[in-house]
Amino acid sequence: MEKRLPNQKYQKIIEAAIKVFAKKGFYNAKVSDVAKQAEVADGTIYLYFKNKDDLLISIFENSMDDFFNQASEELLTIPSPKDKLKKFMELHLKLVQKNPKLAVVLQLELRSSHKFMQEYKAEKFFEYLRLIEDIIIEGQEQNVFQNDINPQIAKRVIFGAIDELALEWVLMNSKRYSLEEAAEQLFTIIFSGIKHKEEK
Amino acid sequence: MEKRLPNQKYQKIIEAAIKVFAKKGFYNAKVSDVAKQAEVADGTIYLYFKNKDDLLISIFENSMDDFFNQASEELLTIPSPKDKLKKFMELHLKLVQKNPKLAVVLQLELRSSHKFMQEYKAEKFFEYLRLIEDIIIEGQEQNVFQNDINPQIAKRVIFGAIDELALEWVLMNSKRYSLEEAAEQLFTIIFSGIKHKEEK
Amino acid sequence: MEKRLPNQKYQKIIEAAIKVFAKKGFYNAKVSDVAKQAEVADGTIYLYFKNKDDLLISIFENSMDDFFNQASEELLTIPSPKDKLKKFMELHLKLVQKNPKLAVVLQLELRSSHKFMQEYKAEKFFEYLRLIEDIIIEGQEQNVFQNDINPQIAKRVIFGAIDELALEWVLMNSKRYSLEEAAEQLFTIIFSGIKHKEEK
Amino acid sequence: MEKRLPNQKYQKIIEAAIKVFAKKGFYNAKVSDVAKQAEVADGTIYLYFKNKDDLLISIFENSMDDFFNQASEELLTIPSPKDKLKKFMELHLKLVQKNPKLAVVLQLELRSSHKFMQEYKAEKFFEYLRLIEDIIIEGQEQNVFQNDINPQIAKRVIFGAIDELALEWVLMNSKRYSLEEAAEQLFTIIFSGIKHKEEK
DNA sequence: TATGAATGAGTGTTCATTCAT
DNA sequence: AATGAATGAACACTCATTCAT
Repeated sequence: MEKRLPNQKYQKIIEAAIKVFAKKGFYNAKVSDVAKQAEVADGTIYLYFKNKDDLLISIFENSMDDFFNQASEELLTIPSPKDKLKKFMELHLKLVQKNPKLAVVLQLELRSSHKFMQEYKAEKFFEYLRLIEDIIIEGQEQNVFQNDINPQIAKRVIFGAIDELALEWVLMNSKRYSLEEAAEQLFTIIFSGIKHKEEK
Repeated sequence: MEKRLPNQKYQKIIEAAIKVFAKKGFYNAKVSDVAKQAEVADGTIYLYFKNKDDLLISIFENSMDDFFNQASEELLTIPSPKDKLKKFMELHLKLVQKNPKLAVVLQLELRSSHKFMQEYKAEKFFEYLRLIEDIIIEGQEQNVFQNDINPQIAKRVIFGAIDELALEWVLMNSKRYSLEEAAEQLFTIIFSGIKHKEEK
Repeated sequence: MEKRLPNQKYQKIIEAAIKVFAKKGFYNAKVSDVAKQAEVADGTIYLYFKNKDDLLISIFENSMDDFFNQASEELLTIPSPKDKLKKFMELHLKLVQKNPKLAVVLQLELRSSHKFMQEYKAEKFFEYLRLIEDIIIEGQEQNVFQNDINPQIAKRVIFGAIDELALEWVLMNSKRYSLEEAAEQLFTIIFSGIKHKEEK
Repeated sequence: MEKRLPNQKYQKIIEAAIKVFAKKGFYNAKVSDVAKQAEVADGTIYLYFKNKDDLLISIFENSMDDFFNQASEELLTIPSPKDKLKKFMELHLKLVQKNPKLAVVLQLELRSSHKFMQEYKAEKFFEYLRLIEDIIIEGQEQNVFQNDINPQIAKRVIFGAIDELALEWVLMNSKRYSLEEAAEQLFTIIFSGIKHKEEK
């Protein structure tokens, strides 16, 4: 049951699961579908994952780890909270662009997995939110962001907005706008608001 | 199979389904759980709903209709797009406050129902989004909202933000902040942005 | 539960049941299908029949009664056993021609109804067979039929042959031959055999 | 789903199904009854058969194949059409004697399976009938059988007679006569008819 | 490690039957 | 008598998981 991460088959199964879950949905996907996609026997999956739920959780944890590794590195070098926030949005959306199927799984399937939302405490998700929170607090300390903004609420607003844009882009096959434009607009709205500049 | 809407049992089953789906999740809930909760026989459910999926879809359509009825009415009387937007946010969040279980079902269970997202075209959801879009466009025409904001993107940003706040509030049992505060903050962020007022 | 035979609805239901059972098969037909075909409510059927099985048994008994009534009358007037046998075959096949759906039900559905073959003793069916047996015995007594023919076996041979011809004719929509020709040939085979006349 | 014929479990399930269907009837038999009889798990049946109907169809096809194999071989060595016909009758009845439960299933259950009679074209059954037809035609060509006998009708007469005798023998537990006697009598009737030899 | 045949618990759905009206 | 909404027992079939090889 030990997850030897740098294992060929482990990765193959994870990738197969992302593909299958994205296509059919977690509950409608069969373990044997994943096995077939991964070109392994059904039983092999249970050598690497405790059960079907564990497969979903592992997808989440793996991808969050990847995101943290990349995000921490890239954000560290940026001094300005404003630029950091922008970068953060871009990072998330680029990831979605790079792996849309993963995005679908994380956004649609994971959330309705009650095992995930309730039993498993989703610590990694809170870590993710804390990244946003930290940027906001830093910005407030530097008088770049409004002080009467509640960072608890703001981080959810920002996360919700990114998440929804990503979901639409993925499901609509990005016909309406590019993710670059989305990131640009998103940042503008969150940073400056939608109010007209001359408005008193 | 015709859904006689003003039917006692139909409503009873819908309400039972919301409760059960919210608690156990759509896929983990048994039809017989819903029947027990509604105090009807298993078979009775199939007199009013085609199948388990139809139950979920009906919950969605019913609640969207309710929302539209209330929202259209309340928004009509408000002249200012700015106030309209604020009102819209409050309406959504108040609904969530009034029926948190429904909110859970709509946000978590419905989205992962592939039947819903793919086959059924979610027209009612797009109508919902159009409400936001119309407010934004109206605001831009009146020079209250920025003209370089893309309404397509903005409506998703706003919806995503509302949705996420609502979800957190429901799942966290509203320990951190009131929905009134959330609505206030949300509007501020979207309207004025998070940037510090003195910032050049 | 009393079967008031000369009842309008009773007959309507019987006829509807024949139609529906012939089309869908007894086990695949729903009581509600029969009700719809008979233009009565589902529950009404249970005012005239104990249950679904009883409906099938009643079809059988009714039609056998009809056959007996007609057969006894027509056969009585015929003195020659040879002519009687021929007449008997014609009577059966004509009935099939007149009501093919009934024939299908009696031949296909009834037989696999274990309730019918085992619990209910099919007395009426044995009566039917006895009609044939009586003709054979009478023929043997008059030295018209061979004496070393076992009437027990012969009656089954004759019944089986009639039955099979009838079934083919009904299922094949009588494309190959007329029932008149079938009756003619059947009688020839049974009476004279298939052997060549000159054969020693 | 491929039927690996020489498979232990496949055969075990087929035999169990024959036993169970013969006893309870196809529609009243549960798949789990068959599983229990076959000493396998319910699900195992679905590894070898598409569904319950397929089980019935497979019983039919298997047994017809067996019959053809045996019949072709035995009939080939017989030169006289008369003897061939006699042999054919004996073969059929011996098979019934050897496996009465199978006979019950094929005669009672299969026929009322509408799937079988309508969708599935029962090709194997027509092949069976053709065996009889060929014997008759051959007999006519050799002036052993009457030429004015219609082979289409005669084959049905013969099949119906054999079938009915077999069914009675199986259901009555052969109290009245042996199958050997039945075969003898049947052949006599079909070949020579029941008419008295001296009859003019 | 890897396999995949076998398992059997679990459930959506059907439909004969009932009974209040 | 007639209705048809309601019932709930029954069952075919699925599929996550196991384990002998």
